[in-house]
Amino acid sequence: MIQGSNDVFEKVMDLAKRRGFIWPTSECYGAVAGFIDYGPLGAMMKRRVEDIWRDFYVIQEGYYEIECPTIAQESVFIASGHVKGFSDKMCQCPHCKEFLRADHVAEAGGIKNPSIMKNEELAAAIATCTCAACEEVLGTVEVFNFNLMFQTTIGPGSQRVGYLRPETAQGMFVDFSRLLRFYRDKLPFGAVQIGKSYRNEISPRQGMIRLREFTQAEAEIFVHPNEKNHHPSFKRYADYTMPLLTYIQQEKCEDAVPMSMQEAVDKGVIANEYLAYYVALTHHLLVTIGIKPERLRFRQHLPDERAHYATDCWDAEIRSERFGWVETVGLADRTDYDLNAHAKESGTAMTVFIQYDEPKKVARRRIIPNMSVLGKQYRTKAKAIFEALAIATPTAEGADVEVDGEKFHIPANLFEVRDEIVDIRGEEVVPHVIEPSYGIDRMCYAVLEQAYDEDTADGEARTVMRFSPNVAPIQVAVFPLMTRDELDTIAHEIARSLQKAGILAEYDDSGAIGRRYRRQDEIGTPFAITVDYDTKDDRTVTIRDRDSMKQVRIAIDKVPGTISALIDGSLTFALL
RNA sequence: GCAUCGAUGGUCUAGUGGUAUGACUUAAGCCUUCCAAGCUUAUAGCCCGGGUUCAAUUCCCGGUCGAUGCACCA
Repeated sequence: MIQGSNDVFEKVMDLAKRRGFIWPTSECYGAVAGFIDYGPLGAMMKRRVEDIWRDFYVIQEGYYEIECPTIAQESVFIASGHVKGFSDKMCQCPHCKEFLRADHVAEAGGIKNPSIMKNEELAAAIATCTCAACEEVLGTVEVFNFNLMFQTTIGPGSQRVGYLRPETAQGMFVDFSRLLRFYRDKLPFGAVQIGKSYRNEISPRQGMIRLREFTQAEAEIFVHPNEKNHHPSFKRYADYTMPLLTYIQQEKCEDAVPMSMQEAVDKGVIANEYLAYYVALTHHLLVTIGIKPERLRFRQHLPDERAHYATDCWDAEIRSERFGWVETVGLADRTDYDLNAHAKESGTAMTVFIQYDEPKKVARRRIIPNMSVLGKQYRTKAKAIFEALAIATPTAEGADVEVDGEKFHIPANLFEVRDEIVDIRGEEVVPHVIEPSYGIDRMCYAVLEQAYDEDTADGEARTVMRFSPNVAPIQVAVFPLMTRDELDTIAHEIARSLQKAGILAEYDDSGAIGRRYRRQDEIGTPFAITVDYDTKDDRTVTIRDRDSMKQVRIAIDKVPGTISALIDGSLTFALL
């Protein structure tokens, strides 16, 4: 079992570096904090995690993947609120040179509502406050905005500002109208995106947990606001049970309690069926990539922790040896906030026309003014009066309207009042958005950390990455027992047949067989095929299980099919 | 970003004001009939920049990265 669990992080990262999972970026020039390279095995493993994610969201849920640029023009992030809201007001202590959050300094100094102050006001207000680091009175300081978005310009000599996206989500929102057409104007529908996002973190630490460039897998699911409690497949996860840590429990410092999704929705613990469905699906997905259920919990955001637009938000947290509970997936009900914001900023409607079952008969009163008279009489003000008249409540004598503070009486003979019954066939609805947002790098870290194990084999320590077979970078190794007597030729043929079946198989004939097994154990290859002298007689080989180190003989022509089944989980080694 | 500590082949390490020790790994060969065996050989290293010095991997200053603490983490 794991010994000295305090330094599992170091052991895992050491192994990851040595064996080609994770490398510091551009190491020959000195690495840069907050950026990492995935080596050959890491990139393969990450790809497998992403492909499992695709299976869940694209194939099973039917939400197609799109791909938007990682750079977007400023308007996108003005609308999303990132230009304004994604920055911190900061100042530098003139005594100890420490950078401080200006609003935190103000709050500590008893100044109220620092967040609504302008920078100059805030600077003046905190002049009498003390620095949290050196405890000197600050005095004259400058307050500046530090935006967490990387900024760039688009085109040569251009003033046109662009930003590297801080989340992939906005791409799905700005494509809303196209997506709606693609899905033939019907709710619900969803779009997903797996890609890089960028945040210029002030001080990234913790290896691959907090990165400046990271991979997100996000789904934006557009739902009718009245239908959030009716997920069509909710039954599938209704009895799915997992530990939920509500904000109430957090305030009382209680532990997470197991609860089924049905119960969570019925008791109002999770806001609606849609959110609960994706909470369960997320749990399912994380367990599928090899996260241990006992290391998983779902934590509800505290009311003051929630983004201002989200009505409910849950984080999937994975317990790490080094970092404690790490937020790995965020599940939010973003309501109609984003679509409204982009509709307003872009001037494009972002609504769905929902047809009623039966057209509604609605009595409507129209006021039709006699413009030929009104126009001559009121000249430049005529248009404004016309607009005011349309919503006025006329009496038998006429209508009183107010334009720019000036009152006008319009006699009844200058307009006609028409009462009509019209058919209303439906209405424009701004969909709500349910957003599961996955941090792929954090998932990869959790997979690495939880796979790491040390055990003893024949009295010798063995390091083994116990990856779930579906995320292991190399899926099977093929060894000839000896490099002679045609054993190597047969082994090469087997490796080739596996590769033709789409399986990543690695052939190895160097050194003693035991060394080769150990080498594959350390990179988490779940199975190994060995060609021995019996193979020449009966066309069978041994298949060895990484975790138990047990071996079973199977016929050569069954190798690709058996390995495939073992990898996709439809067969387990114990059943061989 | 501030403070403290650290950085020697891929990994772990010895050591030094005159270019560096050992082990493991890796590669080639021999040997070997299933879990890091053995033998031979080979490859490979003093984080970067500046200063002091005849000479710096070593001493000094600055930087980068990493660990820890503080601050930060929409």
